[in-house]
Amino acid sequence: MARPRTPLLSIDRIVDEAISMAGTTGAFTMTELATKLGVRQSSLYNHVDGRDEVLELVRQRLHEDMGVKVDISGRWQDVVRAMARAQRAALARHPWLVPLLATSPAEPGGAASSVENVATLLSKAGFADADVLQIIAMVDIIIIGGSLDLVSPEHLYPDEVLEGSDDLARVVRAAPTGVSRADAGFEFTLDLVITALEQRLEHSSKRGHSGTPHTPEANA
Amino acid sequence: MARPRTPLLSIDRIVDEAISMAGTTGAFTMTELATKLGVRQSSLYNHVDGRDEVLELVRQRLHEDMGVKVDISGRWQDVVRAMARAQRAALARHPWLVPLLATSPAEPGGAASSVENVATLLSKAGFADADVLQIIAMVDIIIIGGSLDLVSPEHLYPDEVLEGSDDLARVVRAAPTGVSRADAGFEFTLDLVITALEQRLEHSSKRGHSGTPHTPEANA
DNA sequence: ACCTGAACACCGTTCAAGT
DNA sequence: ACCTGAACACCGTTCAAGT
Repeated sequence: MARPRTPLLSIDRIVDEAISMAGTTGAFTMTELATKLGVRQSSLYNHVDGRDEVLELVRQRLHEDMGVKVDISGRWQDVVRAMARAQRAALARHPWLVPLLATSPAEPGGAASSVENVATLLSKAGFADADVLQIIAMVDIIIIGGSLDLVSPEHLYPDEVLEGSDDLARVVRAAPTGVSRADAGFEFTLDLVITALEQRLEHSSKRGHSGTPHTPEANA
Repeated sequence: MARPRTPLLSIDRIVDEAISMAGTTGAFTMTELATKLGVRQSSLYNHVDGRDEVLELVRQRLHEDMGVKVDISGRWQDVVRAMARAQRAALARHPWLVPLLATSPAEPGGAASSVENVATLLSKAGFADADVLQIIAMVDIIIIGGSLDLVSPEHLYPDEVLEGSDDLARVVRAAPTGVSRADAGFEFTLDLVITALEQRLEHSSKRGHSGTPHTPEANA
């Protein structure tokens, strides 16, 4: 039982298992990982440098998964909406890994390539250079924030708030909870933002060309 | 050296130290914690049930810190903007704890109380009940997403992207990086969203009964 | 009540041994 | 090249002992 004729392990198998473990519980140990793979812990080190590398590989895999193919032939509004939804859905499959992903750079070929397409599209749509990156940053913020929301506990607000008689209590009681609440918040934000972008585009095209339109307030 | 006449430890000291450790490195161990506090590991268990409880206490403390006092006497636009900025700033002080915080419910007296005030304000401003909670959810999404952005590495996009000649590359090269980039994205999003909300309010008040414009004094 | 030191189980990692 | 078993350092937790 020393070296098998065909390897029992592969990097892919290790990463697959790590994702399915960390994606549900939010944690994984080399011991569990080995056990699940029907192997001793020390075997893992023939394929991987250590726990940190496993984590790094998981991160890379997730990033690839976010390089969703979006049809960029449509209106920019639809493309942005579709990409945001797709990426959030990809994150939502492994909510516990969102923090991991959010704190690491975009990989070329993964999420970064979707971003390139969108950048082109937004430029062609007439958005100013200065706006394009910020729009992308904004969509990222919404995707990340909207995904983390999915990790929130079912009851976002404690019971005491619900029992109150003020505006928040009334409003909260009338709203959905859990995943559908998170979905609603995400979609609401997406709608609002896209509408706002449409208007920003109208304004700037009316006024001639680019610049940074109305932002009331500049506090120095 | 058994029991000292005045306790060496207190829950507060433990939590303080845990925050300063986890807030910078993103991790803490009971061993380090004890060492930093000039005490043996086992001593910690006289004050705290275990590592998990320390984490829970950290979470609670952070939540309290987010119960920022905002002056709610101004325009709802200014209040929302001020609260969003203040909460993001509070999170930014311990960026590594954002994921922890984002995945736990709001505590009464902490962030929840700020939210109550804002809910009242938005209701009075004329927003529909159905909108109020979603607006709050949206602001949360932006705060959380905008805070996590601060944990991102300095270079959000890999070098290969920067070297390209396409729209993204041009646009990225022209933009700030690091914290100021994150700040810019956050402020851009906040501006856009508040502008959009103003317009939403105008529309609905035009369509609805002609009263309750967005003056701070309006009563329901 | 509150600190210590010894003890235990568990985890990550290394490495010689085996094929 | 790739798996195993033994070994080590480290961490979280428990507990009897001391005041």
